[in-house]
Amino acid sequence: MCHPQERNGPRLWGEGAGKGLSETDLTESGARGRDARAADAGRRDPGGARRARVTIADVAALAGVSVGTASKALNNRGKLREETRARVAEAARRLGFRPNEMARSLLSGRSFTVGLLTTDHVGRFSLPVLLGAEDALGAGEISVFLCDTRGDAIRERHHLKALASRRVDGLIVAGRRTDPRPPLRQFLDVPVVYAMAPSTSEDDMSVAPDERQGARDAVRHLIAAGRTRVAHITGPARHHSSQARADAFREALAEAGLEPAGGHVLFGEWNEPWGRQAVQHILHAEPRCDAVFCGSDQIARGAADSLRELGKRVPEDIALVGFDNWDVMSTACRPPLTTVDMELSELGRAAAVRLLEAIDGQPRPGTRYLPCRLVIRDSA
Amino acid sequence: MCHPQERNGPRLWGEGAGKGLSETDLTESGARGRDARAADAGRRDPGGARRARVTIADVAALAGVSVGTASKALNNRGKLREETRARVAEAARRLGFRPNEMARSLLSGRSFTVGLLTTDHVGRFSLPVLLGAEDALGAGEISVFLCDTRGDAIRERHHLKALASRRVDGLIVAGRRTDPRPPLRQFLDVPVVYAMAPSTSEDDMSVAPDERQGARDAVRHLIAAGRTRVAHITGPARHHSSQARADAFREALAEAGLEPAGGHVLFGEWNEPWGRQAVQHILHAEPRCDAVFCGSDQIARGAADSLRELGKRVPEDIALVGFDNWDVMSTACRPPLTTVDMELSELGRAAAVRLLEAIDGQPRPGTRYLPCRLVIRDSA
DNA sequence: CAACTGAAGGAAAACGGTTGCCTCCCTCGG
DNA sequence: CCGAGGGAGGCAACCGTTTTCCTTCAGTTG
Repeated sequence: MCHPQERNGPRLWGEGAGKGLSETDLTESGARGRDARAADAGRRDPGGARRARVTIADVAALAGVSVGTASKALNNRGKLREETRARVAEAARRLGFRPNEMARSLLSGRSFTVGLLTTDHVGRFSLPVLLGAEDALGAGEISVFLCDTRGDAIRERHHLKALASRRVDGLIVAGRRTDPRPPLRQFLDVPVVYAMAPSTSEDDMSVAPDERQGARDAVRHLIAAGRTRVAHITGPARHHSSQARADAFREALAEAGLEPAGGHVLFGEWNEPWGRQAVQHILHAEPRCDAVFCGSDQIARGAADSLRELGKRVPEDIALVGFDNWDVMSTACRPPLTTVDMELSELGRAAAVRLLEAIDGQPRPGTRYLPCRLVIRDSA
Repeated sequence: MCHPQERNGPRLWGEGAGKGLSETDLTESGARGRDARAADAGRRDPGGARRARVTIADVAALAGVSVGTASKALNNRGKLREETRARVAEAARRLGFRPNEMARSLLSGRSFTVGLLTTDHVGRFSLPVLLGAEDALGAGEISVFLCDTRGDAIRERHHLKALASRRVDGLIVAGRRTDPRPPLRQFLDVPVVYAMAPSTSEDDMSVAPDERQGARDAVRHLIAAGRTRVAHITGPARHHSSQARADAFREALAEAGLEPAGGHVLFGEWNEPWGRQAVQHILHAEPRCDAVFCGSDQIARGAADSLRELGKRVPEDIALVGFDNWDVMSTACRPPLTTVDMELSELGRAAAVRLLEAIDGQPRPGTRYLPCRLVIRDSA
């Protein structure tokens, strides 16, 4: 708004202190030379990388004010003349000053960092969650420590200790699967949000995809299209995802007065060979089967390949729905797959939001289920 | 100005088998803050959140020594009686003391953190690099800030500022492709290592996969198996990867006195439809073709599907080699693919090692190419 | 001219560690 | 009895900020 017409300014600033200070002086090593201790003490500097970070003292000197005043000027605190604020701001700009976040944290008690911990493995499912969380946190000026445990308890312990030392303000624990998991032992006293794999304790905060709703929508879609003999091929029976989706499958069928084609759900693996194999089972058990809901896009793709080879047309003869919306499968499939998207980035974002609330002192315990979205393509 | 916020579905790295994670006891410290000092020391505590982190002063008080002595005891410095050291150690253990890493950094001038910056997008290729780097750095007690730019210059700038404020000791810049990239504007004065996408400046430190060697090995493998009419299907001609692999393909053939089957390399897309389509081209142009080297596993898989549908047997009639060793493609392919692995985790690890060296003052500028490994399965 | 009032900005105490230097105090040799 | 020497541990400075209080000074009032 008001620009004091200080065009010639710089040289005139600071009476003694700032005299002769130029940008190069500061960026090289001049600014710190006043301290003899630095020369002989630690700060070893063998490789020539000049560590001469500019501090607020440099800014203050160049602006000809005290450190405290410089701080106030930069943070819009205290009572200062507008002209002074501008002078400090200009000095900071010229020196490329960035406040040392660690020093501020020391004082404020908050580090504005959080940890992102994977319990088993960063993979296809946890990565989008991590990235969604990272995005939401970054927007809030919070930086993120990435900790990949690779499913190793030693690594997990190592990372938790490191995070405690770094005084993170919170922690997001992301799983690869949706099976509920026992809570982390309360080791660092900061809020924790479990993403993807919810904590078994309702006292914790968790976010997970609503797989039931996703599966239900998929099956309803098939029924709405007039399919009446719908089969379900899915992953291992021990996985929570398999069970949740299978339950919803049965419920949605029952809702319409239908029975699973072939009599029961086929549990197996998440991969293509199982999809190929299971399709043959089904066509044998129920030749009139007109739709297959698959627990994963990989299974669905295997099924599609097998159906094509058996001379069945998709979707004309048999409709096919997958799960995951993993583009490399669902779009490469022939025909492109109708499938359920768990919106994992949103999941990560939601986890971040809940964590921020908790850090702000408004925790909302319990598990929250986020909606899945049916993506309609050509297979159903 | 316009932010292409299109988050299209994840195209991610496949997952391997995960080991079971056993939850172990992470806290041996039952005690926190039962120390009288914390109570009377003025520790203002507005608004509930009890910030009673245990500090070295608490440890010192409990052990009955001064703060300086406590520090020496815990760090094995100075001259102290063994009994004193033990007493301090015991006090620290009982209180669950973890030194505040930010406070130490302030003094040491090193933060023991590095930034991991993606320039375009975290995906199938950059993720293993990031994780490899994270692993190597974590072992060196260095924590990692994850910064995903999503290919957005605004986000990149934002992250670089944040990293500067956090005083990272170094930076790893990971790309999604291997096309050389202009160096980052020297904006924070710490060592930078470019991984995957090398910097165009030889003054910078870069690590990249030796795609030429990988492609050469693949082609030599085909030739050694007696194949003489070898075609090459690969990605877009504008991609560095396509060019490097195609060059090596031509060289390896020439070495053996052979010509590319069909006369020239087929540039197209990295995906399956292109693989399917290109195979038909090739068989038309050179019906006696007996091997195809594909620039990616996706292309190879498309090629395999197409060949099967055309009645050609792999590898009997036509041998097939892919590139990337992307397990979800290479093992689901029928038959399983012989392919080139770029060893991206190793790449990340190597980047981390070079960064650590540079931080230690021993930078080794230039681009280093890491070997690729031919993985032999059934298709060639 | 003295006292009062704000405005502007300086001095110093935190924050939580580390470390160089100093001071005790004990032992030993002369 | 005196001084040297060394072991053990305390003191205080320091890292880079923020924030609270204090000082200074100009302007105003009686």
